[in-house]
Amino acid sequence: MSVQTEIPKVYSPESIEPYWARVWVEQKLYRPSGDPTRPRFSLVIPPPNVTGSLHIGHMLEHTEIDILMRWHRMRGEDVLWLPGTDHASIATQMIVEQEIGREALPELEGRSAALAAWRREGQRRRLEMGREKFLERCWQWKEQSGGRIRQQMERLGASVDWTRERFTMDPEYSRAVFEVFARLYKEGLIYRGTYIVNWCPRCRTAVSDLEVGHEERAGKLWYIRYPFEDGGYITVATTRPETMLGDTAVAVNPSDERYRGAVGRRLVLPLLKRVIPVIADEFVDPNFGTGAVKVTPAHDPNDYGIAQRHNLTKLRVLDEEARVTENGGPYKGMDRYKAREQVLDDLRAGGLLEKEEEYALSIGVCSRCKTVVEPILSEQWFMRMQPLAEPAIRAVEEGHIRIVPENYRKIYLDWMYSIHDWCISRQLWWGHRIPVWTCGQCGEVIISEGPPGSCSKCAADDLRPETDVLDTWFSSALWPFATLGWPADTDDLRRYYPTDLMIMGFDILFFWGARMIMMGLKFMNEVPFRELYIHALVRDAERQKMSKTKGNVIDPLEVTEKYGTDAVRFALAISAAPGTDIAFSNEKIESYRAFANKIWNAGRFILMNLHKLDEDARSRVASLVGVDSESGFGSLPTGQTLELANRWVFSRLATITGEIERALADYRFHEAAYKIYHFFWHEFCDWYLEWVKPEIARPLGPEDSCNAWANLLRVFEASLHLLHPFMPFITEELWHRLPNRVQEISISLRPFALAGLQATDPEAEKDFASIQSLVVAARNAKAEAGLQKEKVGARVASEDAALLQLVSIHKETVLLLAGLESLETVSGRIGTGAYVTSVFDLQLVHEKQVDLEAERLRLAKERARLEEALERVRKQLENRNFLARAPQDVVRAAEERRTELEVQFQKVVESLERLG
RNA sequence: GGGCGAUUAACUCAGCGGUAGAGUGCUACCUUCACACGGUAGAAGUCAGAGGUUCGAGUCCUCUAUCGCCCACCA
Repeated sequence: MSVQTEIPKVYSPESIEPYWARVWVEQKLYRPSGDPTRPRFSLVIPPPNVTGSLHIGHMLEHTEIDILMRWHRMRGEDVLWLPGTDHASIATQMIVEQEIGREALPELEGRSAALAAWRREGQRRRLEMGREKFLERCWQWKEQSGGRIRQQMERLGASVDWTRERFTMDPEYSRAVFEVFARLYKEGLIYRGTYIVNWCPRCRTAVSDLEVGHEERAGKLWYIRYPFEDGGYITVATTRPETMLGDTAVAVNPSDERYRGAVGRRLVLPLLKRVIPVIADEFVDPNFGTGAVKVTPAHDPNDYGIAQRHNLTKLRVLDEEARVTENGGPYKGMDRYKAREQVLDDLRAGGLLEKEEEYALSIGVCSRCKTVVEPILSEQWFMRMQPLAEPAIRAVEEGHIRIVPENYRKIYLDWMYSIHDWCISRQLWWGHRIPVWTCGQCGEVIISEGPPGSCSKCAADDLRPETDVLDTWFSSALWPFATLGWPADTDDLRRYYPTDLMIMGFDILFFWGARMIMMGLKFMNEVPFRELYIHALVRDAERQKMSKTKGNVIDPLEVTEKYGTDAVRFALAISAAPGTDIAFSNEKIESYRAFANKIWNAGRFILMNLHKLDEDARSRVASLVGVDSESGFGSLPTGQTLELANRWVFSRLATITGEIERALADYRFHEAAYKIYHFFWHEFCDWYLEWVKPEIARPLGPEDSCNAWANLLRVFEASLHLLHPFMPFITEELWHRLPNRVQEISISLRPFALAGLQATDPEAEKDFASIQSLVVAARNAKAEAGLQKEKVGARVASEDAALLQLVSIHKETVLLLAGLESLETVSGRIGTGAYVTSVFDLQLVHEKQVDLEAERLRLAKERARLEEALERVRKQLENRNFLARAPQDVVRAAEERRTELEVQFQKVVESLERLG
């Protein structure tokens, strides 16, 4: 059996990732310990909607969360990540309708037309099949979609506690929803009333202000004459002539001289011949249009306000599907746009249309279906927000919740300052039914979780249930405490509330984030989370938003299968700079698949050589590395004199461990990922592994210390630990292949940082850098001389005796890394043809003719560069203000730099002169 | 109408007060026994423009230009 066949050369994630994903779930690895002696860290997932499967944005969100969860867990904290899903009332209902429609009309072609047709047909069939049957279909859909979401999360490696999975329509959760509704109603914070709401004629439900998007559209401003009863006319300007059918007044500004005599007079509304008054109201802007406004109280929020002040009739002229009602007389039954055309035609015919102007207007559209919403007077349920907002504002202002990045704090506060009441009822079926019955006899409103037998006031049994459901965000606002068992006083609630962190996209900050804060403070008397991190949006390579219609979506399942979860996770993490959207592409993922492959091969190399050792040597190495499963993977070696490469690598490890922890604490995922990437590839692989190669390639005798091997394994294992939160699968796999780790449970339960790792070793870093620069110079000189593949000898000269000694000590390593066959050290300088740096001259010894011209070119360029740099630093040092005001260490650094540059410059000049 | 963000190498992006960075791509060389999803070396940037603050500015301030996003009840 050869190790080479056992460990494939190319890493294939598909052969290990599903395995570990399953193991982690089956072993219930990520249930929190509940250990009260440990700090706890809790987070509830932003529950994905059960509308389908997860998209790449979820994957980013879950990757970020998982990185933090794994990191905290490895730090020994009692970590809870609670998973679950949201019923997503309106979104799911639409999808299910669409599905039903698709079944009925399967043969349609053309995506958007088909969607529209399916939805129409689905809605029709929903009404046909009735509430109960439709809800059955919704539950079926929920099971399917929820299962798919769970599968995807498992495949992603999300380290959640599945035993605590929740759904917003679970019976226990629904109890919490009822409880909240009942309490808020009792306190008068929920009320029923008839107001102007945003109505989507397609979805046939009211929607909240947040669910309305604004779009710029080219429109027209029409000037219409309204004749006075007793002669003359007044001209009003409107963008919506069809609403004149519902006009009950015309308003002007009280200070408007032009209309002084008009106020109080009566007009005859064109077309319908209704008599309406001219009234004066401060709201009217005399500078807009004609300064006279038609007032349609039932279909415009401003007009509604005017109507309230003046006690005007509120006449509804558009129905639930935006067709004209019987109040519209001859226009009854017409669609709103058809009615507009007809009204304009009739006005024109009557000579009442004075003129029309082009006008850009901002129009409200339903964020679900893009249908233009209609402001309609309608009876709905509302929540009073201001009393709830006040503590939520304070919580953020006083820092009980930290919002990151900080600019979202201001956005949050601005929105909260001007919050208005929330329309919480929806004319939908899928969701939490509003728990209210109204007595048909006495009108008593009864709040009850189930059907009450009879009226609590008059004992009548004519009780009419509320058929509306609650806005989906009503229930999700309770998520952080309802998932932990509220209203019961559970252990989970006591231990894990308030949660430590919430991560979400900016798009739901108001929908969800703000409302969770308000509800948490209201019902728990404590914030729902201590920090709120707003993550970026994932866009395509051209920075376009991903959308199915544009066809530029990256499907997480697809790329995961193609490149491996680890690669996708890493690509997301390293792109996730706070506050900046992510331009994502397959190429990006490919480069981190290469990284995974690099890690794999480093492991393969180490393991292959380890297995080449004889049994005895291997077990001695193993015993040095240790088995300790509690504090884990060993600790820094003690009691041995470390060789330079080890001092250096442990020093670097200490540095980046600190840097990564600091970056993660600040949600700088990109920085943390980059640090470990760079360390692993360009320090550990490029330098350390190359350096120790000869040592580990040789067989060990009984008298060998095995320290080199043990140290290599320590560093490699420590690197895997640092990598684990980012790339859980490959690290888990490789780690289990290390000696003594086969029987262990999981790397994810081990400490993040190597024990005892704290001090850095500047001297080792400096010496190592010197050797590095010599090696690079030699490679460089060889490349320039066109001797890359040849083994040549070299002479290195320096005035620094310590440096020469260092070089002598590590001569073998330098020969190996630089590809030299011999190296001679010389005190002083070397003549013509040397490769010159600030600390040494390097000369290659070879037969080949030196290309003097190329060398002259290189040196001339170098001289120019040095001259420029020198000029800059000299100028700086000549500046008295700089010397006086800059910090001492900056001045000292500049001085050192000047000296260094001067030496370098001098050498280059001399070398150039020698070349002639 | 308010507010926010972006503008850095061919592309995608980091850096946010002290000598311009990465990944990809490109050029040359290398299939040397961990890795060609690799190695070595290299070319490539008046950090959008104009002012200002500072000893010193991609980095802070102001304005301008272009692009993008969010919020908003002016018919």
